[in-house]
Amino acid sequence: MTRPKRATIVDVARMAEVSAKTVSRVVNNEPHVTEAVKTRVREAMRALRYHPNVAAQGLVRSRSYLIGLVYEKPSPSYVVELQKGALERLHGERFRLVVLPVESVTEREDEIIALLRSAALDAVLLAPPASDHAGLMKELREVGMPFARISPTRLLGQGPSVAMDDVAAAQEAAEHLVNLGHKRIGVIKGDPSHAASDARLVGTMQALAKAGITLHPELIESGLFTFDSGLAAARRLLALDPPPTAILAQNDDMAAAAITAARECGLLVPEDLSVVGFDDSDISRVVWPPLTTIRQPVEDMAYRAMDMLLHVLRGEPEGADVQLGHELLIRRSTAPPKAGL
Amino acid sequence: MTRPKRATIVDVARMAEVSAKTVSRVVNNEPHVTEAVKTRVREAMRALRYHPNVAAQGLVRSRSYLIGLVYEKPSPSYVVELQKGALERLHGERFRLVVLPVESVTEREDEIIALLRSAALDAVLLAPPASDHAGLMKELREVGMPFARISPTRLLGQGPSVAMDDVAAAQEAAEHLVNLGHKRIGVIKGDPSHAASDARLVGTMQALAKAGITLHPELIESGLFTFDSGLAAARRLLALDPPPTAILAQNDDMAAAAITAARECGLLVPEDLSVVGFDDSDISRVVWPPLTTIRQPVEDMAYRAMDMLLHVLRGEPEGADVQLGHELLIRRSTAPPKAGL
DNA sequence: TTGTACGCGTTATCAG
DNA sequence: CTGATAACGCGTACAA
Repeated sequence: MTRPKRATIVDVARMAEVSAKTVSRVVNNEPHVTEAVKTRVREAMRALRYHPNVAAQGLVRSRSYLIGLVYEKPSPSYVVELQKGALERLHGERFRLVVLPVESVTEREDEIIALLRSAALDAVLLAPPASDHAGLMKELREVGMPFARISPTRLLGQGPSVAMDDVAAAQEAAEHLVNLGHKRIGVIKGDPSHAASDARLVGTMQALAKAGITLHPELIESGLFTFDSGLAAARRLLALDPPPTAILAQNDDMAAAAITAARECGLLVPEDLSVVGFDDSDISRVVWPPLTTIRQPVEDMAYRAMDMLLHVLRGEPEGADVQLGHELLIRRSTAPPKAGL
Repeated sequence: MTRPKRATIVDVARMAEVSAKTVSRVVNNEPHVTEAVKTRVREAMRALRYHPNVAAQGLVRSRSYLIGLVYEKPSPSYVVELQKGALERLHGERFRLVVLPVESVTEREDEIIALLRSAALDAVLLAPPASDHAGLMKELREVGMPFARISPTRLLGQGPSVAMDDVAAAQEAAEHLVNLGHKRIGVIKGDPSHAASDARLVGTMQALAKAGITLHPELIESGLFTFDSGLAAARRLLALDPPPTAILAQNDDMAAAAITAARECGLLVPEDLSVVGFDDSDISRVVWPPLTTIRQPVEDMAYRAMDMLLHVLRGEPEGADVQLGHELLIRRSTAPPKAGL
């Protein structure tokens, strides 16, 4: 347990025969240092395996060099992509990423704020549905903690954000089904607390309306973005008379569940039932048949959002909100409806 | 951008009309403070929304209150469970979790060490395969950074660890197939750099040997724990003449791939081919048919490992290594082989 | 039971 | 271009 004490800036200064401040200048790439001195200092740093003490830096600069990532237990692949993108941008920076999954953003805003304050974060990245939570953002502004929003769907302009166009994406997915000839299309909505659920429904309805198809309320079922909730919703849809010839699920987990539900009813996918997902998560390639789905560039979004956050932390002006493109991936879970229907 | 300056311990002291040291005592629950004073201080803290400055605390105590989690891009569900368990244990503690996915532990030990040092971690949790990396552990000991190991398979006793019995688990899975009547069983190994791959192979061979079955080398294929690698491996196995009647994949992602490969060959699962996975990840319930698999208590393991780490950080003696139980979950991907074979 | 002086490692300020 | 000195917010050692 003899924790070997780390070399400090003073040790380096002594070895390089300069003052501590000069070492500090070298460490922070400040100007006004001779090349000769610079190299001497650098050698001493290497010899002593010197690493600046982040706590001390943080103390004087009142920075923790910690950035939080707030999200709410969505699917594992979503979380991992989120983290990947955020970390990718952080590579080479001094900041570290602290993960902060919360049970429910609504669980008590002030508790979350207390969490953020006690964690001494410099800034936070807000993933849905936290990114749509007005109260949370208000509190963050009050305590002066910068944030960036990933996939917000409402209250735009309340902070830098990166998103995709959920309405357009859902519209595209629905059009794909319409073009295949489907007329009776079931929808499995996502978690109502995620505003994306509504946006996607709107897009779907727009596409159907444009094709002159009315979406009966009975064809709209609600899920929670989980496999199990999707399974229940799909069963209800398939019990209708007549059942839909296609189901548009608002994420891949629920779409996978729809396939399972179809199998329970003895229906073949895509022959008897077409299924469309959303997200292009791992699951979409693992199920059979592989899902037609919308690719949502989660990793890119997290990367860009983190980038915006770093800009803000450097005191640079906030850039404009960013919208990233989506993509309809047509795989094998969709086909024209059977002739007779 | 007017970052409101946070209240300090001095502000609280002034308001409560005591010295800063007394406030410090209250904050840290030290003895020798009157109840009356205590409550007065607590009120002041609340009024000022005081939170101790972690950087300052860390500076004097030479602690960062940061714990790292090192892992190497395994399946998303594994990562998420790992994080969940670790965070669960951290709930209510002052420590925060910093995620540190690395490309490859072997990529250069010293780079990883540099990463850990510059991140100023108090301790690290090592997930496989980092948990089996002798060089890394040696370096960690040298710089005096405590660590705990999750699922190590060799070099036991080199540091506190939590594991399951991979050999026994694989044995159990293989016995299940043997009991169903399978004699020609294919194996898809995991990433060779994960020692668990070998352990699981050993268990499999032991079970087969006990049943008097020899495992021909052609029946052993290697994958990388990913769906795609599993797909390639399964295709090779199914191209054998005769093909195996069962496939034992060393994780669920590869097992799911085996199901897909079977479908490509026009084989039904489990009628024509039984498939067993490993991990009980989300995927196992999402594919069709749901996978017979081994439940690996990843979340519990992470929880326990974090617990051990906290003990070490408190200076308490290291507890004994922990071994957690596994469980064979029989679902619908396994059945007796067809009579004719 | 409570308070005072000092130091943790770093950077900002301002002199040299 | 370089260095001395004073903070940053808190805990430790020692007094009172």
